[in-house]
Amino acid sequence: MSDHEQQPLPPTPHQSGDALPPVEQHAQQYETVRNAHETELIEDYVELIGDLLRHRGEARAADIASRMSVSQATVSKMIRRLNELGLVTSRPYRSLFLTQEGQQMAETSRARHDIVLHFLRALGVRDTTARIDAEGMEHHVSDETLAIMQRFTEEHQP
Amino acid sequence: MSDHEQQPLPPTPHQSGDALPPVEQHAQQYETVRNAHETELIEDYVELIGDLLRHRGEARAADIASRMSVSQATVSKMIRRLNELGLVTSRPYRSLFLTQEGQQMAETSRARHDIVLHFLRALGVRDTTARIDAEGMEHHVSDETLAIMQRFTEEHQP
DNA sequence: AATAATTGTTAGCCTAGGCTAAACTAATTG
DNA sequence: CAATTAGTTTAGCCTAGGCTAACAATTATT
Ligand SMILES: [Mn+2]
Ligand SMILES: [Mn+2]
Ligand SMILES: [Mn+2]
Ligand SMILES: [Mn+2]
Repeated sequence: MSDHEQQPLPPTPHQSGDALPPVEQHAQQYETVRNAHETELIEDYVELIGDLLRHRGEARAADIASRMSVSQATVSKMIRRLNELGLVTSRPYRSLFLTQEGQQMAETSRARHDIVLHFLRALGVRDTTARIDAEGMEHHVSDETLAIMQRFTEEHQP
Repeated sequence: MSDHEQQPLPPTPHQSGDALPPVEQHAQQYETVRNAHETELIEDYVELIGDLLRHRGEARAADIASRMSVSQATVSKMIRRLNELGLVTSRPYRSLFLTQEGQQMAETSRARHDIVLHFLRALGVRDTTARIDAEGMEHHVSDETLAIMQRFTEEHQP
């Protein structure tokens, strides 16, 4: 074996732009992301159900499965959860419906999603790409940033 | 029981801006997000280890735990995974190091993270908020959007 | 009406990513 | 140098979110 083991180097000073944030602030970043991940999928389901109801008049589990590209078993399990959370009502072989709370969440999520999508398009991102990016980004955009995005979009294409 | 059950309504025409995308495209959106989620945490770890090495000269498990606000057990388990993936080398009670592949990933992730962060600041988002949003957004920004963000930042603050 | 196709549910399996508690190792300090 | 403190690992538990396979119920076709 070699005699000289890998040694910690003296810190290279500001080779990249920013310094490390203070520990508490840094921790806050990751915590916020973890919290977003907890509600992300729920929001996507509720939002999609709302969209299907609005555009198609009904929201079937099979539609969700194909539009999300997951198995029907996965959707079935998730619907049970949404039910327990009081967000949807469902009966077998019937369309899903949103509860009051579910409708509220659907509207909020849809509004947020749209702001991010329209912002990306206003920035000059192609539609297909903008849709893909918005689907993930929407869950990680603060209200502050959202407001700025909205203003930007209004100013850059009326 | 009531006689009139909840009925699917005729689709309200374009009450919100956009129509539903075609099924395959829609599915692609969610698939891309799921894929991003698979690598997200790995990237955050590797990036953080790189940052700690660069700024502090060493990266200890305990630092990661406090900066990420997770338990040391969680970090220990993740380090084993990073090891198996060939991204880090570690010996008990010694600093972590990145393999070649790990360094590559750290640089790529850091560059992407910085572009998103600087873009948000250039947009007018406050620093603390920008850092929180960037931590989540970075994993959901396509190369196309990333390039546009970078250009925007260069043009809006030299 | 019988059969076929579609739709939905359930059971059981898997991985990722958290946690606590307990044990062990290393470093610090009285 | 002994004792305490700090760092690390392991074991075991949990939930979320995927999957397949088998079965059940509804709807569509002939
Ligand atoms: Mn959405
Ligand atoms: Mn989404
Ligand atoms: Mn990052
Ligand atoms: Mn991140």
